[in-house]
Amino acid sequence: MAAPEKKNGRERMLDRRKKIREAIRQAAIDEFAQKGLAGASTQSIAQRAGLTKPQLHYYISSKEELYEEVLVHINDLWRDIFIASSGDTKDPAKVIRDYVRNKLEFGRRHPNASRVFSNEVAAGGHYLQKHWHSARESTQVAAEIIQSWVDKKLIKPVDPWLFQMHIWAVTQHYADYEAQIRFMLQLKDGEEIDMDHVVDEVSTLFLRACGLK
Amino acid sequence: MAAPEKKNGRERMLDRRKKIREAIRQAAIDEFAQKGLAGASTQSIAQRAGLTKPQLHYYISSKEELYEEVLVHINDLWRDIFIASSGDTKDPAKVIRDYVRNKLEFGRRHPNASRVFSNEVAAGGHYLQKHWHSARESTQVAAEIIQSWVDKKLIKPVDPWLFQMHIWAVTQHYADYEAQIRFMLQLKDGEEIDMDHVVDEVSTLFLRACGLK
DNA sequence: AAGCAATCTGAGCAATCGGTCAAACTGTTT
DNA sequence: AAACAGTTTGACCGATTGCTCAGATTGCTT
Repeated sequence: MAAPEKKNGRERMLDRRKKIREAIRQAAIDEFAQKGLAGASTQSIAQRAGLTKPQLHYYISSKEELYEEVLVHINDLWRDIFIASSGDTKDPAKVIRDYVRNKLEFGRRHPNASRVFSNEVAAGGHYLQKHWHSARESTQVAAEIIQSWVDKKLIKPVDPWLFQMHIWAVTQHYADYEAQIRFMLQLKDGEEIDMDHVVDEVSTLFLRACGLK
Repeated sequence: MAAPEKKNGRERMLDRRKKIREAIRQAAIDEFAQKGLAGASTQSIAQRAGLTKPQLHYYISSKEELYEEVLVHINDLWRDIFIASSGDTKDPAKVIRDYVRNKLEFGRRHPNASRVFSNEVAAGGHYLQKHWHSARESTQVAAEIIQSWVDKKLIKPVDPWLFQMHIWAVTQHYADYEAQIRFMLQLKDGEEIDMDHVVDEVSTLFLRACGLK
């Protein structure tokens, strides 16, 4: 007996707490994505998470801190799909294609998180500055890789920083401006965006831009 | 006598009213750019415009209507660029280069307007839908021009809609995400972005992408 | 069953929200 | 000087904001 799958009280409590915190984070992401930091209300966040307002304030210390926590969480999610994360860097075309696909997929999977992050950056990124050093590292590595491709004449010369940013800009666009895309492509209400086509077109854009296609 | 430069009372009054309305619009753009529609307060807009809150409400009927008016105004500003860009369409490279430069310059000149517009589009563009038909026309024309270039084999084949949108995405990025750009390029506080270099790099990106460079 | 910490709740805080209103005040026309 | 439309003002509305707190309730441990 004494089955180990039978959790004791303390464990169950911590489990529950974790779930609630996760629900709060998700609710906050949705709310912040729609209303921004200033426009978001704790009332509404609580409601989305299935809590009362005082209950929410039992778990968080303030709206701003919740916002910051959310940003850090999103930042963590992102780190995994930076250019530098791809293993083999010998084949530029593969690296670029993979990065484009991963980033587009991420945007599709986490549209609200994507939007919160963008809005924060657009607003000046003041709440992120403490954590940007990690992002800096990733982009530094990526820039060095790109520069090495240029040096080895594997690709046409490009500004490694701007090149990265341009990929970021285009892929991010698909995550954040669905309304514009649907409008441009004249999609009906039920219709879905043909992401395979988009991945193709965006990959081709950047591959041609450095002479790989 | 009766010098015509001496305005009568009615004219002076209308002049004054116009100036105030303009101040309100500018104040609203700044506020909406920083806080979004939900986060913006009429109190704060009034302050920025040098007015009291009831005074502001004497000139506008509601926050939402002011927001809509601002969007229409920005939309109008934009149309001028589109029109100004399209001169001779015989030379794809020139058209693309000019458009990129104009769009980047516009973003530099009207960063807050640019941001308000982006935020609205990102939020779903509900307040813009009534006016999007005009934008649709512009993009339709542009798509036809691009397609004709492809047909005449002046450029490599591209999706004319996505190609437009990619240019929009990258140029818009420079307007809306200055914080990220400054961070990526490691600019000090006083330092300015080298826009000539950016124009070069972005133009090259899209020229190569359609085989023009 | 008693004890205890973790959690939840309704009531309520001062501050701000968008917006209104009557009354006072302007400058211009008669 | 009287009349007037156009404008400004302070006081104020009900609703909502972020947030607090004392006390009730819960679930686990002893």
